[in-house]
Amino acid sequence: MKLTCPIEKAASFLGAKWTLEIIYFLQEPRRFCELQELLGGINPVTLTQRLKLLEAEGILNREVVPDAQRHVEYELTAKGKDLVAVYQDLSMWVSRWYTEEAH
Amino acid sequence: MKLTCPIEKAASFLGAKWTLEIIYFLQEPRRFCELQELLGGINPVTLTQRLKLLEAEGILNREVVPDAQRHVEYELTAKGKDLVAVYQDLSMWVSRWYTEEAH
DNA sequence: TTATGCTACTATAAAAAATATAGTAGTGAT
DNA sequence: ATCACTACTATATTTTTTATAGTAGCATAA
Repeated sequence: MKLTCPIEKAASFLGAKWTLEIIYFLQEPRRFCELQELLGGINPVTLTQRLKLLEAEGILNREVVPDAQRHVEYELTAKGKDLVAVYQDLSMWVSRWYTEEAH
Repeated sequence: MKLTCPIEKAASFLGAKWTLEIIYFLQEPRRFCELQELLGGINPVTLTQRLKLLEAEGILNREVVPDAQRHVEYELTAKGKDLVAVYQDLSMWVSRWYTEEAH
């Protein structure tokens, strides 16, 4: 695929399974196991892979928090947060077309 | 996954491979073979499957046009067109973050 | 100090999805 | 009659995702 169009550039990772939901749930910082629960059964292998991909794309940051029990937090970068606006539109689209019966 | 949140409802098909690009290119009605070319090498099996899925979701219509050489056109429904607005936002996000060098 | 639990993963094999490649069927033009 | 266009389907292979189990560090409880 020729990557001349901007949508196509983004589609390679935005169109991957789980990406949509991951970014959605990262509207607040989350831990790995939190994401696993929120996403309702995503495989840890897939989740790891997707988080690495989104980190590489500059959408999120992985941060090791050295508290009592050391843990890892994933949070959106500025670029990722800016993308959430798009999801808010998506959310409105869904409420327009899915909240009531037929359209 | 509990389907309580609107994004999750939509994510099952919006988050499938190629869906993003298909809807993008359907901003104008397209034929099967046109989509194949535009999408740059999507497998016809996958394309057929995705078009059926999006038709079932009410995002697009499949129409047989009985012209000289009978052909098929795929075009967005009102619901699908309404979704394009979301993609326009996505497009702006991409131009903000991808047109220039680092951010 | 052994056991148990939490967190963040990795390993492996199996299942599901996407792909490459070839082929079919209808129609029209040469 | 042959070739070309369109819209697919068939089949085998590759890639991706999944289920399931396990590892390793640290902390609290017994």
